[in-house]
Amino acid sequence: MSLIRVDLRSRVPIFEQIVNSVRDLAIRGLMKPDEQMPSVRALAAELAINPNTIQKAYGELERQKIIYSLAGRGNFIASDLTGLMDTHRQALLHALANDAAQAYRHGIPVAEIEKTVSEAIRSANFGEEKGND
Amino acid sequence: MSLIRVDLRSRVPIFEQIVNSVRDLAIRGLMKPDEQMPSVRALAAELAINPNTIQKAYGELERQKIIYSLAGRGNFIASDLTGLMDTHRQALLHALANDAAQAYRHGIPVAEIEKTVSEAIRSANFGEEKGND
DNA sequence: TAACTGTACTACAACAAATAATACAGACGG
DNA sequence: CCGTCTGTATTATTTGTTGTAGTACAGTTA
Repeated sequence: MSLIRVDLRSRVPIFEQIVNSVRDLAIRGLMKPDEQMPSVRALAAELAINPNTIQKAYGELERQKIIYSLAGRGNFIASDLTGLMDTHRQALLHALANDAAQAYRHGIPVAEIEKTVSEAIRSANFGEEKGND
Repeated sequence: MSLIRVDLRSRVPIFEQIVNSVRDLAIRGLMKPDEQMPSVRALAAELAINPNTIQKAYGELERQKIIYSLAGRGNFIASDLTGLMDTHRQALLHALANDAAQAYRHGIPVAEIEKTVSEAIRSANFGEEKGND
């Protein structure tokens, strides 16, 4: 059973949910480089959706170099995810800067902005305290 | 000419773009309480889209209490926007906390997170230095 | 050879968004 | 009162995207 999940009621297309889900799993290290993906037909059966939808998602993941495919063998997580990790790191910092700037422009005091950030970090710390490997 | 803009190529529905645009203008103070909105037909003509789409957007804005309508007179920005402002303030802080926590979990050092925030605030300062009223 | 794997293609169904065309009622100014 | 603006409501139609269905073909592996 794979970690990939979709919400049929969401207005985000299913194939895109799969793309986002796999990207997220790769970034979080829950799917390792060169690890084999579920086959198109197997994942389609598990999620109870059409194989073509999975194929579309895998095609997009390959285009984004998050997975690679070997004809007749299967699809695999990319061997080198450093580019993906760097992009994600940049995106995170960009979003953070954006939110901070917007909060400031909205008149929220700098002290409150900084307090929000430090408390969020403290909470994140508790959440990750244990349970790795 | 109104400040409301839409992007026909976006995958966000037009009526929703209008809702978001008006909400944003109200939050940023570019549309004042009790200010009259462009009429359904006038805005439809200006944006070159169907009046029904505008009507749908205005209906949703009224449902969200961002505007009110007077039969035969027109649509107007709500007199009291404090609820909207509070909600927005909360949403901003929530997004900020979320991004900070995610950055931390991703392994970005606390120092870098804090530096990103303070520099974003400094930049926002320059952008708002003058030009009010 | 059989049973997997990925890939490609066409046709069709389903749904949401947007359009089109009306119709009706309140407000306002002459 | 009349004409014209305003919002509101209704129904039908078109359009585009998403997803489904079915089929076919090629590479890999045992």
